[in-house]
Amino acid sequence: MASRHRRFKDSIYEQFARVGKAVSAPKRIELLDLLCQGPRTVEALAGLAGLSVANASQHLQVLRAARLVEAEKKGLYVEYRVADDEVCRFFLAMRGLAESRLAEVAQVTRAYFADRGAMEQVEGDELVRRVRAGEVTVLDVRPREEFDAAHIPGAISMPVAEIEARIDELPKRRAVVAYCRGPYCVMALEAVELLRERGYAAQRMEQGVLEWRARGWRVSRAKRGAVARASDA
Amino acid sequence: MASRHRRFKDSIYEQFARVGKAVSAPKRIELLDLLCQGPRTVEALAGLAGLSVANASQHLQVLRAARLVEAEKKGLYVEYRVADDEVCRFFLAMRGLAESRLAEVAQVTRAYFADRGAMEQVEGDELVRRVRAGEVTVLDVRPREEFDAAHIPGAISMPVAEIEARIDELPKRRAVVAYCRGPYCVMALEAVELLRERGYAAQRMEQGVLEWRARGWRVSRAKRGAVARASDA
DNA sequence: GTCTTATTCAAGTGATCTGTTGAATACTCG
DNA sequence: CGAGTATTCAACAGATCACTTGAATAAGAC
Repeated sequence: MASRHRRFKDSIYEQFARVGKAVSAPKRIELLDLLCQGPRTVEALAGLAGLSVANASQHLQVLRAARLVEAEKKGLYVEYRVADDEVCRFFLAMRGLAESRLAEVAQVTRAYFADRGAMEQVEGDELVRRVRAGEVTVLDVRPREEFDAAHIPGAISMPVAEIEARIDELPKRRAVVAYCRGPYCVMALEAVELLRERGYAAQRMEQGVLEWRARGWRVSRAKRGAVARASDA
Repeated sequence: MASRHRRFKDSIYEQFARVGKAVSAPKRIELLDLLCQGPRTVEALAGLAGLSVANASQHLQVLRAARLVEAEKKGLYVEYRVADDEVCRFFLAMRGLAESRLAEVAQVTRAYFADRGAMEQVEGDELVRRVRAGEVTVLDVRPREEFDAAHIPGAISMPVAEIEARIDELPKRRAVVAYCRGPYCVMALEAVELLRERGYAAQRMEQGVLEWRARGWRVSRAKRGAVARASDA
């Protein structure tokens, strides 16, 4: 009867470990991070994470076996999405733990950002306040699908590749704040560089949509039709 | 230069995966769970988790390499402890995710508890209210070291093995609420069975110290001397 | 100094995991 | 129906992992 107790414990912790195993491979974490930005097809995810399609598919099936993501067949494509908001919160918790416990995270990040000449680190909270107050032009520089899935209210979708062509849409007199997927994403950095070259007062906001929502703030979504159109682009 | 970006991403996710890898083995999660109850020696942890000492030591070193736990040499023993409260919060987040996403958790638990004749499931919040209001006698039935490390304010330490001998310390007229390590621990169940046989109105509270603290409520700790005494018992 | 005890180390085994490759499946479109 | 495409499956190589065993280390006790 004591061994029955052991078996119970073993099966409980085995279940918990399903979640742990799912996030024990770097590439799966990357996929999960991407999926927290919005639903994606296998091919898109494979491209973004630098994986072969077959490999990405396998990783996604591991995540699905742990019920962290769901797959839905959409015509010729299979769209994967995070199974629940709680999964994103868990991802943030894990990332936060890694940030606070593993000095290597800050070290690697600082090294990379310094090499790119981006040592700014403005007072982040003041930036967020200005964004919330609507005092600045807010640019969402992620791919349009991700903007459609969720974006900061009032933000304009302008993927990095489009900035050059569409820069005239932005009033010169207003400061611009660009954001992307979060603190480890550099798309907003590129955007800021470009905007500054053109004479704009531009700054990068570290927070992405995920961090925004984690604070309990509302996000906007595109209309249904727009999402559908975006996902087969 | 694009590959430089890839290398940066890879090293960031590799860091995040250190945390994931640490919690990808069931036995390591069990050790982490135990450590969230309080500091322990290698031998004690090995015994509680059903591991050989050498194996437990190896798992603990993996957890330490991920900076989730810390080791401190105390004379002949090595005491392991959780490196930070954030680690406990992360453990709770992972457990919560497993509970909400994996039906197997509830299923396995229900099966085991039903077999033990414990299908009660009283209104948990009402029980917690009565505990907070001091309306009941609260019994901490975990090993004394864990009580010393942290316990619910007002609780009496009475490990399951001691209950028979010390049952007279409990006033018969007052209802008794027993708790242990949390929802998957059965020590409080055994205590409740024993107490009911002796004519007490006894109930099990699912929440343990960890869940109590997660709600932002205070816990009590034993004096320094008492902790030291307990850890070499 | 020698004995005892807690912990760690080192080496080995079987299992599991990641990523590759090429074929199979399932769906759309003409 | 047949062609084309996105995804999955199956089989494999190499690496890593969990656990065991027996020896080594380090501290306290006599």
